[in-house]
Amino acid sequence: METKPKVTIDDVARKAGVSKSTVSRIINNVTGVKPYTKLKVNRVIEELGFTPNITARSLKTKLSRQIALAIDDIRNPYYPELAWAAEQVAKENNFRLVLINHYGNPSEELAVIKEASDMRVDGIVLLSISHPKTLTKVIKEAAVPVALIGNYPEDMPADWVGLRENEGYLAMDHLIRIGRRRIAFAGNTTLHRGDRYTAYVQSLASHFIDFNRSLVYTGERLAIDTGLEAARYFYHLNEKPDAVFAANDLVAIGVAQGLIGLGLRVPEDVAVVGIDNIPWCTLTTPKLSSVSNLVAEMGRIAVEKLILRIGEESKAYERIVLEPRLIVRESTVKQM
Amino acid sequence: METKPKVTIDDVARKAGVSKSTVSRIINNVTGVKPYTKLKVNRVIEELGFTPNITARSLKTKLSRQIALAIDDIRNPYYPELAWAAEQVAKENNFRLVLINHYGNPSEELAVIKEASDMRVDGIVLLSISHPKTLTKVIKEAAVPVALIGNYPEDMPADWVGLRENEGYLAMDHLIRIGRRRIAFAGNTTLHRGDRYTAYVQSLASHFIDFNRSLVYTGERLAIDTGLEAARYFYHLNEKPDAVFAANDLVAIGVAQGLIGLGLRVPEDVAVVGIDNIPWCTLTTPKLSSVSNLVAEMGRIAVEKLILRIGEESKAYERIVLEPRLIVRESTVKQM
DNA sequence: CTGTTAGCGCTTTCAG
DNA sequence: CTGAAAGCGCTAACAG
Repeated sequence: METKPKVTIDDVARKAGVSKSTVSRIINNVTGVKPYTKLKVNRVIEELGFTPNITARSLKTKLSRQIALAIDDIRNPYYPELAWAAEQVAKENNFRLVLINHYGNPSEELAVIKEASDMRVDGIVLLSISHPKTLTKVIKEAAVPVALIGNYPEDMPADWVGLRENEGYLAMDHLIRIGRRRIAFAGNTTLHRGDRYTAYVQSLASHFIDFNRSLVYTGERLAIDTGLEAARYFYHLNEKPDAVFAANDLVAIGVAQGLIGLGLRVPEDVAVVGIDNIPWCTLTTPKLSSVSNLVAEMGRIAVEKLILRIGEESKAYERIVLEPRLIVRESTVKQM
Repeated sequence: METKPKVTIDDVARKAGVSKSTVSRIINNVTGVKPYTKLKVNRVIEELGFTPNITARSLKTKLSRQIALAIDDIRNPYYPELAWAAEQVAKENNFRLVLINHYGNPSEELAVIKEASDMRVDGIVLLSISHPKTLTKVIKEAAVPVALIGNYPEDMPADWVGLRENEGYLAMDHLIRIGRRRIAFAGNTTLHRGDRYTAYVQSLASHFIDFNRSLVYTGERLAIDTGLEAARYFYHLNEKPDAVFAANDLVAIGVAQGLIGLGLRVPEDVAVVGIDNIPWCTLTTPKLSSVSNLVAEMGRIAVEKLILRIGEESKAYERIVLEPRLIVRESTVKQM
């Protein structure tokens, strides 16, 4: 590649008739430069199209103004949102984002942290799948600070931002509060997200609503067709539910669309709520009520904390536990 | 941040009793080092946990082994797949991927290209939305090579990989070939992807099948509920279609699920095909036949071309036009 | 307010 | 086969 002959700080200095220190001061906004000199140099910079060589600067300052975002797989549906938010904050603070997929491979993940030692990135935002113990060790050995996304032990040597796991209760509370009593569950009762089912059962109990086995529809995958099947199932019950709590949005969308297809009205006849607040929630008719897991928020906060830590010296690690947020849309409450 | 005292090439040299040139030769696999020396030095490297400072190396070699992926918005559904593929190839070649969203903002996009001049990245993979003329100018001024994804003019000063726009014909050919004649269209007839509707009309014509206005269902958004509505519409026709060509996969999924909900069999009664081959195609029952737009393939190729160009000196620019690929699954052909 | 000077950690001729 | 020395482009004392 016939690289354009790069213009350096020396070129600018020479042409402007000053020393390179002066130029350096100007491009770094160091106070105490005579306005006239500044003007003169800036003109030359403009003229020559000079832009500082960040690599050289990094070598000196030991800061690359790059941070890594290490996640298991960007194709995972939540991550684009997260990556986006992270990049926003990074950009606002003049940092760049390097994307690293570690594929849920612990050794790969740990390698990523070590790699950072070679001074390419100033910090790492990590969604870890490693054992906290191993992770702790590697973080301690790392040359740069790490900010974690997810729920971790209290004593992690890193800032982290996680999420309280009460999404299910939020969704159920909402349905009960709007007066529904025959609330059905659609989804998986055993998956690692089975705690959503637990939330279903416990919410009923704490509101003295009888649990009714026939109102539970279990599907394998938490996808749209499971929701559609659930809708068909609920529709043919003698006593139809007046609300459905779906284990995630995909199922909820299937349920809502399925019920509508069968002639019921949502939310009038049946209210439907999902969990995750995926972008599609606003693309369906009616728009889906859901519980946001604040993935963008977590990305944003993690980067903010990381950048703070890169800047300042040591201070106590922060753990931030976000509260999932219920977002009421048309599938549970008729909008005016 | 109390950075661990970094061990440098000098530390290794001193401890191993050799010069740093020798260490440099060893870590760069330069031939002509006495095996014994090599062994000795490698042991010290291991012992000290030395890893070369890439920033310093970059300053010298003028290569950062980083490439930028500049897209408009990672949250766009195709990009994660693309970003993933790009990162794969990058990693295989020992490059890192820096993610940059330019938000379909031409000036931002062009700024990205210029920024690369500051030597942080060795090349850029770009999904451009700028005018080819402006783009050409900026690319020519850029200090690093650019590889483009999408369809561009022949005379672009960059390698590019695009896609032939015959997805619609592929889908229609398939339906006709499996013997369907009452083929319906579901989607948008005017959108910028309206050429899919054109493909529908022209395919019918070239196979001497009469066009039937009542077999066209037009919805605003290319989303699932449009498909569900279309299904209801088709279901209530006196003469139902025996196949549906949907403008994209979301609509196709809606159509298929809707028809099944109404009691029809897919593909026996109605074959359904979509376009885009989104991951969900394999998550529905039946699995959806679709036309892949090879987004991962494009990401892969773009990075490959870019890396080749970073390595070698000038050579003729390549334009690669990929053929969309029909992927037959259960929604059009009954699987054994 | 500005210039001189000494590196940051590495690669790379050029000698030996 | 190995070492000495120069320098990539920049920043940051330290003098003046």
